[in-house]
Amino acid sequence: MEVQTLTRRDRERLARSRAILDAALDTFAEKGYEGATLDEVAERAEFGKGTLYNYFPGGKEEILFALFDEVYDGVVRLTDNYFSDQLLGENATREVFRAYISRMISHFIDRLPNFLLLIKEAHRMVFGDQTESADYLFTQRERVAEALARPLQSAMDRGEIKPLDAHTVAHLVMGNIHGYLMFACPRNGGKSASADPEQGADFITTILFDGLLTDAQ
Amino acid sequence: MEVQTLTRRDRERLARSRAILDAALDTFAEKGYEGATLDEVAERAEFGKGTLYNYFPGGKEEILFALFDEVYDGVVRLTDNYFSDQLLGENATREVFRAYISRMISHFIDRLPNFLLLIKEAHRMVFGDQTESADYLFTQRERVAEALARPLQSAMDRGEIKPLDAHTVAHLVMGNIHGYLMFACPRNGGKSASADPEQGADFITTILFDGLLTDAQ
DNA sequence: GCGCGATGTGACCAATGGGTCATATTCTGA
DNA sequence: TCAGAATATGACCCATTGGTCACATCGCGC
Repeated sequence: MEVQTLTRRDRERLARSRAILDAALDTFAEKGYEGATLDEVAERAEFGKGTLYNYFPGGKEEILFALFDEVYDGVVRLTDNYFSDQLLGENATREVFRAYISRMISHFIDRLPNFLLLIKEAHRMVFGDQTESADYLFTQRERVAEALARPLQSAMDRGEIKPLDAHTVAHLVMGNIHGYLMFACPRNGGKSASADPEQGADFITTILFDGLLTDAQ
Repeated sequence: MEVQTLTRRDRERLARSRAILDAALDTFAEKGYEGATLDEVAERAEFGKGTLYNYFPGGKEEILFALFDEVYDGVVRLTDNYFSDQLLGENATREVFRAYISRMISHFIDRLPNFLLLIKEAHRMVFGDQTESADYLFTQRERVAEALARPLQSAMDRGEIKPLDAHTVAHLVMGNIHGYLMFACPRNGGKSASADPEQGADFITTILFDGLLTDAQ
């Protein structure tokens, strides 16, 4: 619109790269990384198979890791943005995190292929035998955990939540979001658009923040 | 030792079947289902590849589902046994569940391949495009959730924990156990025997039962 | 329009691995 | 000891698929 920082060629190249990644994300999410074929990715992207290698010389694996980058970046960005907007300490801690959880659930419901990629492939590769990939995914998971650990630590410092290890708590919170999504939108039978972010966030927050024990305990 | 209900042939056949399943479990857990080859399974079991088909005519897939059966049976059995031994209502609810969580963590630490099979393959197939497999795994997950939902419902009926949906809470608890294990024994770098069941159970119980909010809230 | 570099393409290649089967070996009962 | 059943085996088959490349096409500058 305003300043053209990219030539037309660069823009088109970017758009084609985008189309390939989108096609690959859908395919990998549906069939799994091993079950997906480059032929199908190429077909969905409306390119010949050879073209994929012009954009991703590393082939199937390079495409997969490019997708991981984007998916994790999205989660880290959402987390960072959310908590930098919140004036921590001014709003009720419980509500701040409840709304965060709701946003995360919405984020993945709107991007189910992202979620499926994490469930199907990332979790498998973290425990895979290729140390390189395992390290990469471990690092990405840590990035997310760190982004969430900061506001948690802050709340702990203010004495609003129990002084546990913020990093571990962050992993637990992320795990609960994933767990809720796995539970709430199971069967890709198609009709599972029913998961309600608010309801899920309420449920998780009630347990994680208030505890299962009755108040009268 | 006492009554021979099985002939020698049947016992030996069972033992060979066992050897094949053990070899397959290790291989699948390490390489993943798709990444594992029947040649390697056969080699680890010290059989020729053809022999596998004498015991599992359905081939690779039949072996995988036989493993799923065993893994899920183990978890359901542990859960049922544990809660049938506990005189619910006589012991402190919090401690009963804390000890259960500790047992589950121990169970999987002692059987890491079982855990890896669930993480790597079950989670992938629940969302897979083969409805048959997805249904099967969904049902197995429900069995576990049901076994845990019963004592939870019982505690709710006694007013000891909040009256939420027991089934959903059961899924959440299972998810937290899995989440802790994923966090606590990452990198199969070999040195990860450090996860402490008691510590993990304390951590999970503190958050799930007492809540993150400080008591003075 | 012309020429050349950039880009697209799909037939092709080679490796892989699940599954089969003819043959060899072992076990059982008489 | 022997016949026949049960079992073990691994060479073989072939469908699949990631990756390659010679060639076709396109588009931009002149």
